[in-house]
Amino acid sequence: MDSVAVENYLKSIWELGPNDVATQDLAQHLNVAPASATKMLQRLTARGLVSHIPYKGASLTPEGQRKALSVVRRHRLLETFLAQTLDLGREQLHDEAERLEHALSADLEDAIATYLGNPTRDPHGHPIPGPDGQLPADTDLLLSDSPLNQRLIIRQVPDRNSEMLAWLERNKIFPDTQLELISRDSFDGGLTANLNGKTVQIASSVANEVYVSLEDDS
Amino acid sequence: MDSVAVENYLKSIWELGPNDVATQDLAQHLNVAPASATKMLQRLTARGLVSHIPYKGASLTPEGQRKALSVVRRHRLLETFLAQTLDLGREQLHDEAERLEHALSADLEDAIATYLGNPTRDPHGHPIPGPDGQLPADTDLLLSDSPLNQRLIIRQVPDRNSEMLAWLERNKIFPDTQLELISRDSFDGGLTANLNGKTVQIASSVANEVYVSLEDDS
DNA sequence: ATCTATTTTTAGCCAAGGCTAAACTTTTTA
DNA sequence: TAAAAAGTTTAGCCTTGGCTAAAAATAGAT
Repeated sequence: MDSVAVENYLKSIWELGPNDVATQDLAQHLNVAPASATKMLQRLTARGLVSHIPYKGASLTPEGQRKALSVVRRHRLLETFLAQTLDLGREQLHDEAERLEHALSADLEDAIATYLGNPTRDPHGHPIPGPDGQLPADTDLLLSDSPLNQRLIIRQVPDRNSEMLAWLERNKIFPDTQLELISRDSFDGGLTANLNGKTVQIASSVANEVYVSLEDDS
Repeated sequence: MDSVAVENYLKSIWELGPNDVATQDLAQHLNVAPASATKMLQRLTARGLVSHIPYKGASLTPEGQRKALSVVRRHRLLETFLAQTLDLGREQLHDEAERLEHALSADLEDAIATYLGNPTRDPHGHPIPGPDGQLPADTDLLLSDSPLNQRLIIRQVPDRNSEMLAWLERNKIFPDTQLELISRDSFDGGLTANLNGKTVQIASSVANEVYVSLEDDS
């Protein structure tokens, strides 16, 4: 069994990947000192889960990737399960799932997936990897890169930035919401959008974390 | 925050308590070497959670007891929650809760308790400590000590012995079942009971783990 | 192309929580 | 009541996963 620390390193490398993940970025993401990350990368490389080229960067081996996606699957299933049964807010979900994901047995994972009807998206719209470690193809478009004057449907919002998530909630921007971009500030990338008749300003930092699709082809 | 190991030691001492818990019993309960238990008892004593008198035994301080009951509360709430939402069998519940209990935040604990309507018993019939660390008074009678020829209602079955639990399930002995004792073997304490018309032999090892009440005064 | 700033790694330290082997108490038995 | 057995603690070791400070490598600026 992998320790909580190992699972978190693998998940973080996956989130920052896929290639040449920098020691410093990884350390920051995990809230540890860079030297700690280096040491763990060496251990994970020795275990065949990571390939780390000194001074260059780290990436997951197929085995490491499989394990990382398993953690992500558990995380997203838990978020979906907690949202459904306990009716928690989208902002609370992440932190709770973050802790529980490491304590979920394969049996319970299966039971939850079955109970939920094998969902393919979590409440933030993130795709849920399959039990085999396959990630469904994701064709969603970054809101920053989306065309103006066209019906868009929100697909994914961030899960770890709870201030941003709270702002999005307040403005009723979450998966399945419709919106249309009206203009884009050519300088800072800020967007003006129409949301159910209301006009909203969306900062580029936000637009860089939100994904949409053009059609309702869930 | 207490580590998983610390929480497990406190819970085990509580389960084996209340007084003079032997190092060996504790070690066995936790599947560690006696020397490891001694060392941990010293650390817990230094932290004010346990009072350990060398060569005599260990017991919980009020602070340690509070923490132990908090773990027990989380465990039993989780068992109840999993039984209710996922419809898991009574035998699976314990192991799952055993892992998850250490990863449950106070917020999620509250949310689950509220969702369940603040239950006072888990699916095995064990009383659930309150959020303040109070254990409801438990007047249930050990089946081994119960009178013959009287309507009894099963109140509590064990949760960690899954073979015994499976036997009880097979014989339809679980909380709220009615039964009546017909005779008691004066030598080995084995019981003969009437369960909905069927006659069942109950070994004394089982009868020592099952609690009943005389009236239906839940 | 060289010097400087940044990033990364190494070296050495620490605490938690395991283990075994040996020493010491306590209890039991003869 | 003394010797043996059982239980407990101490001593010393190990791994994991952190840390800081110093050394080394890479990238950027002049």
